[in-house]
Amino acid sequence: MNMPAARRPLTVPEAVAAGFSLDNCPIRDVLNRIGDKWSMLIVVTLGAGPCRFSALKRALPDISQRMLTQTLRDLQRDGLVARAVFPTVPPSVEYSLTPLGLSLLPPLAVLVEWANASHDAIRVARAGYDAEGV
Amino acid sequence: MNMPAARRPLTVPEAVAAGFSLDNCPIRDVLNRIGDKWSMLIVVTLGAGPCRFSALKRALPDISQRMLTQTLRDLQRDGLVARAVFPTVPPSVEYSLTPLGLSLLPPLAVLVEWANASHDAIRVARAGYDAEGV
DNA sequence: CAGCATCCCAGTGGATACTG
DNA sequence: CAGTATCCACTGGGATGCTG
Repeated sequence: MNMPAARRPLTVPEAVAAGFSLDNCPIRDVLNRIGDKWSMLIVVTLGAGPCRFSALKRALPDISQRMLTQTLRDLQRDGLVARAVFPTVPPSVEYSLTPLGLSLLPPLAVLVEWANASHDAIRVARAGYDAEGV
Repeated sequence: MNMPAARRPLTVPEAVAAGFSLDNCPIRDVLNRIGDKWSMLIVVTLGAGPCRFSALKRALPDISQRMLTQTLRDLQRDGLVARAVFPTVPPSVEYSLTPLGLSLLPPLAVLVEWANASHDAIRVARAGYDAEGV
């Protein structure tokens, strides 16, 4: 007998075929977060271990504290990052990945590998495309 | 002797540690494309097979032709999508994935699986976070 | 059919200054 | 230290209308 298709993770074509191309879908949701400028950089940075606010700011040299705070809040809201406040003076706050956040690292690593492996090809393609335009 | 680390694909922490957090890096580049609203949807749609412009528009119900054209051009520029013009009357244009574009499908599928598997957890986390705010 | 051109709005993200 | 508050510029992206 065939398994009920809806109970296992959808493959890419299946997801599209099933009408998940709109924003009712997990993929869009996840892609939005992955796509923003800082989320994944923060996730991989925290992947190396828990980190305090100021340490994160140092690790991400060109992020503004506004975006750091905001992105951290978003990640926390999505359950990817945990925030621990130690009521010392001055206050210290430590951020870390939750189990859910940790589980994102492997898929992300796959993507990063592809990015590294394909970057040269992409640059060549761009150069060729742009050259034609002249 | 130890291998020169720079010659193999970087892992996520390595990439960050190596100072690739800025925009000199492949990852940013790829994440930008992945993050935009339509690129990946088009890629997975073309993953099912070559497709004409109007067919793509039908497959992606809520995309505007402006964004379809533009995203297609970007993907073509990056060497992920090929554009074949058949000089018939009226003209027909077929889009398809290049080998490079095809090679992106598996990494993407991994991410989609994660998205499907984690979506519920994310929704729960959000609900919990938002509830506290009350 | 497969686009390009134009206009316009909303959201994203940067800079800066201030606070518990 | 770890934020919040304001202001502002840029651009992604939608709507519409025209063309080879």
